Amino acid sequence: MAQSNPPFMSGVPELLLLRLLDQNEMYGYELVRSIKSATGEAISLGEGVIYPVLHSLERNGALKSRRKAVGGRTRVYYSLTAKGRKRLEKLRGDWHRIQGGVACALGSGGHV
Amino acid sequence: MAQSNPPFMSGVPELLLLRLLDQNEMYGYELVRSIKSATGEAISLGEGVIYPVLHSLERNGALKSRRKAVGGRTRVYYSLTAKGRKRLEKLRGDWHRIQGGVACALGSGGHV
DNA sequence: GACAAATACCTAGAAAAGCTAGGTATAGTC
DNA sequence: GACTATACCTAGCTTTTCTAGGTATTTGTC
Repeated sequence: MAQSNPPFMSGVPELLLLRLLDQNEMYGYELVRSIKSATGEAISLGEGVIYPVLHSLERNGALKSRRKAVGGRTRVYYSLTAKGRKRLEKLRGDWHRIQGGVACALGSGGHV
Repeated sequence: MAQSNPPFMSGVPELLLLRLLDQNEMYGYELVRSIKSATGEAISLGEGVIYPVLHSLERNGALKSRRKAVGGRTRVYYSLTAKGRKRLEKLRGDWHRIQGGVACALGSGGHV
């Protein structure tokens, strides 16, 4: 029952997380809502998407985390490592290339 | 050994094929080269990607094909059906939404 | 006090789709 | 005869997203 959301999403969760965490240290539950607002409500990712990506990025060394008790609740805050920033720059470049290529193909000779 | 190419490619082959075939009737081998030039060399898809997508789109009713002998060789030309045009419009919309969302997230508060 | 909702975390499993790496056959050129 | 370009095809791996669950604590309401 995967892929009920449209295509074009591969790599996007990872890119968005890295991008947001490059700006502010944040925790998972917060990121779920941040993604919605940061993308102008265009993209919405559930917790079931966020957490696994977060864990895999941390395993990979792109993120580091620290637990923090806030108001009796425990939150896990994530932030970028140097490796994560490098990864972000790579993904940003890939995104621009693909995005440019598609824009090029969609535009040319189009709705003439 | 998959995914040696970067992310952000999900749905892209289908979108590009539909887009190109909406402009001209074409055959597989031709499409491989057309994609490269139509995307300004930004995106390159091998025959192993193109043919399966072509077949699945035809099975799905988005494309129709006809065999044509040219210079002793047989080519399979594909063109869009009404369903294919509808599919193209849907994908185009999805693409714009995702692309807009990512652009929004990448841009805001960025390299200020 | 009981109850619901919001907060905050997590995992399992399925499904899809792209990519690499092969393979076949014909036409034309040296 | 050999090699390249043309033109088609399939198998199988891999990755990643998504849905659909589940747990526990805090807060607010009746």
